Amino acid sequence: MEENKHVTIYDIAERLNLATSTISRALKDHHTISDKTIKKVKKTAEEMGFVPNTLAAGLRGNKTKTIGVLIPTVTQPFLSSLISGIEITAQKSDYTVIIMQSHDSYEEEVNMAKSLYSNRVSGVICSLAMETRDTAHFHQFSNNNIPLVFVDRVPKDYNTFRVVIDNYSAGYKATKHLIEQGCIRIAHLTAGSELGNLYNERKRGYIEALKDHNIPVEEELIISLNSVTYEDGVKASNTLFDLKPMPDGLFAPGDILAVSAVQTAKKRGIKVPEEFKVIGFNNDPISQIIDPNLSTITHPAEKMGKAAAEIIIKNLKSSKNDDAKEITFLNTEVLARESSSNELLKDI
Amino acid sequence: MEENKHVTIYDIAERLNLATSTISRALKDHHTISDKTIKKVKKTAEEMGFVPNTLAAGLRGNKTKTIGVLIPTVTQPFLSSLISGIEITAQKSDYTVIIMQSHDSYEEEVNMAKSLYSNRVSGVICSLAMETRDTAHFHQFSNNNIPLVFVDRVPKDYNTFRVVIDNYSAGYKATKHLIEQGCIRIAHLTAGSELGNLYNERKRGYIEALKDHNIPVEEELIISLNSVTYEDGVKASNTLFDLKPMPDGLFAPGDILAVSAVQTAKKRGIKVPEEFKVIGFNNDPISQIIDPNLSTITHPAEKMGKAAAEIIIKNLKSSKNDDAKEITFLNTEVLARESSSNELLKDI
DNA sequence: TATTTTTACGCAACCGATTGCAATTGTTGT
DNA sequence: ACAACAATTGCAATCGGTTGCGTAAAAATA
Repeated sequence: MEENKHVTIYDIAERLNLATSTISRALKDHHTISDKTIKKVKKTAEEMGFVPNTLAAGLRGNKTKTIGVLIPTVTQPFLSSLISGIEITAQKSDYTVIIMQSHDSYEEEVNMAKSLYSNRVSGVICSLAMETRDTAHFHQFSNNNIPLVFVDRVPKDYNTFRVVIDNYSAGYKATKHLIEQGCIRIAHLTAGSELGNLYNERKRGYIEALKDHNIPVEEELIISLNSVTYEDGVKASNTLFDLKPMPDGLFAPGDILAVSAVQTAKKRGIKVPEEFKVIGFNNDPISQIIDPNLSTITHPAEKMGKAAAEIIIKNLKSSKNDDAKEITFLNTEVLARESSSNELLKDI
Repeated sequence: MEENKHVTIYDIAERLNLATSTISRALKDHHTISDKTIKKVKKTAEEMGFVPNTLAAGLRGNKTKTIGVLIPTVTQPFLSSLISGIEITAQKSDYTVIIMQSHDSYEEEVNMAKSLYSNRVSGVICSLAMETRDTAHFHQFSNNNIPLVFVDRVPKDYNTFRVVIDNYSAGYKATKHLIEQGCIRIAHLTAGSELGNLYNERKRGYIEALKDHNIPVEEELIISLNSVTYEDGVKASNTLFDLKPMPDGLFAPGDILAVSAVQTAKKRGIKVPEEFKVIGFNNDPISQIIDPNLSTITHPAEKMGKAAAEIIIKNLKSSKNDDAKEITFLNTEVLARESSSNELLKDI
């Protein structure tokens, strides 16, 4: 048992007095191999503890049954759910998933893209880093017919598959919900990003909703953040609460920000939702834990992951170089919970 | 640009009228190659868009500079921080990390272990699935001299590297903290798991702390959960709150459980920490967001990840088959926050 | 029984980088 | 000018499956 060398098909071939080609075929139920031989080979392989060397197979066939996932981080609930969805689908078709984190750094994204290519992944699913401004590092995939799917934070000028939600309409829905709950002075947080324009889209929805309901768009109510963090959220919230008159609602394009606003409000003695209603985005786990429960917009992370993986696998099967790189839009919904409710007012 | 074939060292060799061996050596600054040639080769490689084929190198050298990480899920804050630590260290030494999730299923763990082996990872870092009762599927690594490091949820009878915290002493510290805050009837939640004995250890610390302070250990205050989820936490909390006399403190071996207890208490009008003090475990992000802030035990996830990766890399470098598989213990601390404070009592 | 068709399996090249050893060129000493 | 040696580069095998093509044996058909 000590210092075993890997068992190869050569070892099996020798033991059974067969050619390696026969072993190889038998192991994958090739039709030209007799059932008797297949059984014999499989049994012996099992006995000898044979484990196929993926590298050899991948090198020869130039395909690895591996999906590379390149995302900013695995710690965000949305992204870990995305991974979950990818994995579930991948596993069904016997694909391996390899995950790399760009940490929202352009440089790292470039390196990891090269690394994925170097590892000859069969397909790539990517959500862009915040920093990323150009996408040249993805050409290596496109040029070599390796299916590439962008998810959520996607470039708008790249001819490849995309799986997204309609951020504009989600922003519109969120804002409209607040209006319907009686808000007339609704604030909004946003963040700048050229390529992943999802915050801009949400903001566009926010503005349109206001306009459609004849509510003036006030610049002081729209705060642009450097980073979507709890700390920046607190800062922005305080700025908002210092305004007079104070806003009576907030559409935060992320639950972390929404939570920071709720907490800040509480600290300042501002009652949520009575004096200040909040709706977030993503339906992160925390939205159900915080008090009051956070109204939010669903973001179908797992579904998006599944969809992206399915696109890759389907594309790999048909292997026809379709030029039709469709964009998949998934649905979002308003999840009305306590933080935006006007029911409480009646009770009191 | 259409339908490029991968550029190989053969292409470079042909272009420069050199042998592939020269190219290969030049690309990694081999001392037998002249500076002039090295420069020329690197320049041409760059121009031609050469990306080394990891598969070929891995196949030939039977090593891949890849660390396989096999964990229950990426969605738990502790585990995603662990990954983060692993990646930071791995990247410094130019290792690639491939992550697989067992979803706490034994069967999946077995499959993914095989998959990692099949991919010829250079080393493996694993935190066991809840379900796992035997570790035979890790022999393939041990037998083939592939460094294996268990982290956090580790088997106790496996001669390999382990990176853990001292769960016993952490449990002791947590309980002692509550006692010092004035609690005299401290409840505890726990979960069963044969291999990953960390909950048992924490419980052992809890019991010892009580004994050392002459507090009777009451069975009704110790609730064993099937799963460490918010829902099960709520159920258990309600059971505890129905007791008379009610416990005045809780040591929950996880922040999710602690949060569920806090929320349940609030719902029932029980004041935290005045009537009921809580300390959790892990220092998850939510512990700082919930109101009142949650006292907890730090769990140095990122450090553990770094330590584990360092062990792998160091071991791979020296490549001497040390039989000394040390266990690394990392430190934990009590993080006293609002949920266990007795300061508030004085204020009121 | 002779011939065609199936069935089952073997041969050998191939994927791309690595590396021990041989070969070539250049340099130094006498 | 020539041996001795160092500096460079080339040759060819190797890692372990995969696959097109060829062939022998068994079965079907004439």
